[in-house]
Amino acid sequence: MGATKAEHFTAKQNKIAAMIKALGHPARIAIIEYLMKVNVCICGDIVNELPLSQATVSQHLKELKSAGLIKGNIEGNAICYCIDEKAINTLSEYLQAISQRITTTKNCC
Amino acid sequence: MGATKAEHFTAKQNKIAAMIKALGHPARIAIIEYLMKVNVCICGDIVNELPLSQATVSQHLKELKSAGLIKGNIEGNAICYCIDEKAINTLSEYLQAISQRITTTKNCC
DNA sequence: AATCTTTATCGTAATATTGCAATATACCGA
DNA sequence: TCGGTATATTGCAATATTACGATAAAGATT
Repeated sequence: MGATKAEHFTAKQNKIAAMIKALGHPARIAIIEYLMKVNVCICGDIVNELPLSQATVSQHLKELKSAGLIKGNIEGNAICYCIDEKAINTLSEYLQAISQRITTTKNCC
Repeated sequence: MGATKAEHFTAKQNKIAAMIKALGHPARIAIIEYLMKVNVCICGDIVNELPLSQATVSQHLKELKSAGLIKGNIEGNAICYCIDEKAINTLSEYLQAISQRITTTKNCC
């Protein structure tokens, strides 16, 4: 035991959970917020922005990328990262749907 | 090593990351979706809805609760769970803010 | 009181994540 | 070509998560 029993859930549930999980770490939140703040694709200086080693940052970027939350374009020597608009929209809409549904018909608690 | 270096990030980043992390598991997504679907506070049958043992479900509920995503009221013998509207709204608004910001001024990629 | 039902907790095994130093890879400019 | 810069990968230790059986706790029912 110990591994998540993904086979018991729907593909959509697993997909959404994977995207959300990728966001669920302060370092990765900080990366996303930085990319949002600078508002352009950023080549290079993400490592300098974070209080973590280069290896660790690289790993976090890899996770964000494999979850589809960011994109990385090779730009000569450096790599240019930016937020994947579509992915963030998917998450945003998912949460909005829940939010709206519970707001319109709350019953107790 | 191994533990998240929470002290290097802002309180807000840690808080948001914790809430998002709590959602980042298919079982917990399934719990939230079920609570949303039935649209009322549910006493009792969450365990029967999930393909996991009672102990495991109880643990997932505990995590959702300690992250503030759900509320649980003791109702005699059983416990009545429902989604915490405020928490979901917080997450929803957080993602919407990112979404809007990157949509209005995308530059490359 | 004895038992049933519902939920929580403990203990434990399996697995995953986090973080970093060291190293590798790959493009760049001199 | 050689060194410099940027990023990725590997290997490892520390820690966290996931899952479940067993058991506990507490109200409900008989």
